[in-house]
Amino acid sequence: MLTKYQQFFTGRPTEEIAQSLLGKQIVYTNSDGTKTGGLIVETEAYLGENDSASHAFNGRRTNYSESLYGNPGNIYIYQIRGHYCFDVVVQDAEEPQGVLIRGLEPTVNQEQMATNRGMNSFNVSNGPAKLVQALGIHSRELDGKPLETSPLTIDITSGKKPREIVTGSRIGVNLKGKDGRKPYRFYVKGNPYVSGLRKREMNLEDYGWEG
DNA sequence: CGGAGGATTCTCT
DNA sequence: GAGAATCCTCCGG
Repeated sequence: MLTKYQQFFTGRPTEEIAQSLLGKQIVYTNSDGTKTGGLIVETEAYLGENDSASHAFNGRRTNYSESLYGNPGNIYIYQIRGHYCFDVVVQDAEEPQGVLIRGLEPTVNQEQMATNRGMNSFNVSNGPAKLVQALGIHSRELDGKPLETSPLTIDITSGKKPREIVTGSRIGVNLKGKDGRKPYRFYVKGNPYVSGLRKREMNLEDYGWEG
């Protein structure tokens, strides 16, 4: 039996879930009670066993990526080249799919996030490993835990709406793979916290939100 | 400003 | 021992 919260992360295509997460707020409560957080501005969909870029491609299932086979709305934290990244697990336990969070517009305790990163430009959280570090996460402690009841949360009941969503191919995946160029990357057009954005592509007026 | 190359840490084969 | 859903610095123009 799934909670209402978990149902947000299943029952529709992962690409759709990835887009619906744009504008939702992440809040992390550190062990000392300090909060950090921001609005999701960039996501990528990973479609599991049939997706050549997925950690679960061809049914690959290891102890390390076991969390992908968990309940929708769970946390998957993995390390790549010495950096931690954060996925939301979607679909059900038989479908090891996930949404990678790649960009965050700081809204909660921005000073602390800049301190965590040792810088204060858009580089604070315009990348999957950067935003995890900015939030103050530096272990896999929360890997496999449900967002709904962990110190790392996503508020799915409020948030902002992107004026326009840009779709493109995923970053950092093997382009020679079968799905290397599939359009599974989504971001808020113009938002300066999107990874790898050219300066002329940034909208410094309203960051690309509706209203 | 943009591209290239090196640093870095862990896991599985 | 290779390879990975990355980041940063250092160059050249």
